[in-house]
Amino acid sequence: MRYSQEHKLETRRRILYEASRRFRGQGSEGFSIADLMHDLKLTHGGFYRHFNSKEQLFAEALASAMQESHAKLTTGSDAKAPAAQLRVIIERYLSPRHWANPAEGCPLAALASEIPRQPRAVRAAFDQALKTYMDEIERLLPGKTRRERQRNFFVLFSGMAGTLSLARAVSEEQTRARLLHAAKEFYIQAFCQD
Amino acid sequence: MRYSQEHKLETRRRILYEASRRFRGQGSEGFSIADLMHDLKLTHGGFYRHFNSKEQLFAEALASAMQESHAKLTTGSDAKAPAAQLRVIIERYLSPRHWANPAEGCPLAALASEIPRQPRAVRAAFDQALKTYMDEIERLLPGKTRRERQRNFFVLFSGMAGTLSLARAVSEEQTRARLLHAAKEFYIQAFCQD
DNA sequence: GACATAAGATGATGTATATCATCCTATACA
DNA sequence: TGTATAGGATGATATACATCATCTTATGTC
Repeated sequence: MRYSQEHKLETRRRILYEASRRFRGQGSEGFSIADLMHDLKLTHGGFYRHFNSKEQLFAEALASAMQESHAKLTTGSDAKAPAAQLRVIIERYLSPRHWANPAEGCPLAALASEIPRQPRAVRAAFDQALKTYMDEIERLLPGKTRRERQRNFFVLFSGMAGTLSLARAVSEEQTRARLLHAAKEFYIQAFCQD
Repeated sequence: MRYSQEHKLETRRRILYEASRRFRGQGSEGFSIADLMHDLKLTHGGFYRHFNSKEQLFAEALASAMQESHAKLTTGSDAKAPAAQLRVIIERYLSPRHWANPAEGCPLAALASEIPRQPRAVRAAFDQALKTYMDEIERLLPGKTRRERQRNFFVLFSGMAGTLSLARAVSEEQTRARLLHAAKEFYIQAFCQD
């Protein structure tokens, strides 16, 4: 092997990282492979040494974005009680900061309505990533049985993703602020009480 | 004027109607003007007698889809009490039928994550349509002041849109059913009690 | 019934973009 | 130190698509 394995893996990682931000920021068709590679000081042709297609890239980027988002929401609050940890998650999710940075945020909010139209492979990757995500967060939610906590997970996360999406769709500053604030209060009230 | 006014308006209406379904079903870039016109037994060139650009078409189609969706959710339950009407809305919104037919359903669920990336004109049209939509439904929500009801409207509708989006993104049948069911129960419980 | 006019058709233009075949060259290894 | 090899570069191909200029033709008006 010429160029160390290391080097190739690093390049691959850089492509994936940049792609995962761009997909979230610009949608699944918002940029070209050439654009992406150019920003990494590489050329479009080299891309196919690392990925078979843009579709495969999307699938991997989506999964990686889910992981990244999960990490961002949970870091630093490990010590607290579940309800308090969940509160931190809700506050971070519905923060102005998250609102303003789709490219670094939750892919659910950034891409949810595009995913149903993606090819099977992408959706399978999404399913898998969502499951992992849920398994790691579910324990923080109220509910006696696992099933019950999962139900709450679904309601909370699909709800927050919808709220963030809508808040980004609305141009009016006031409406956006009101929307985020209302949802934050509501979800904390509903899920952080026990 | 050759061809009656009537005739031209009717053609325009047909284009808009078909477009509004296609945008919801296939996304803002999922079809071409030529495709669209072809299905209407027209040719691509004629399109520009009716709309200045695809962007303008999207803006109008979005607004029209919001109206249509509002009508579908509210028809036939006028006589009931507000809480009962709202319950019907929630049940319809989170039904398997709505899940299975994005093209005829709520544009929020079908397009939310694409709208933030649209040009100003589209977003302005969306803002306006959302406001109208809210003004017509807000009165069914619990809350003493208008402001309070609007807050509830935001939480409920952004939440339901997120739920439906996610349910469509998930491929697994069971998960989808569980998701829709959990959310339905939750929102009825939360908003249809008083 | 002739004709002016506008809805709609046709064809062209320019641009964007995924993907592939092939070339170049830095470097791991002997 | 030479050489084979694979990561990356270059250029080509094919396709898709929005938009526009121009042509056709059906029809309202006289």
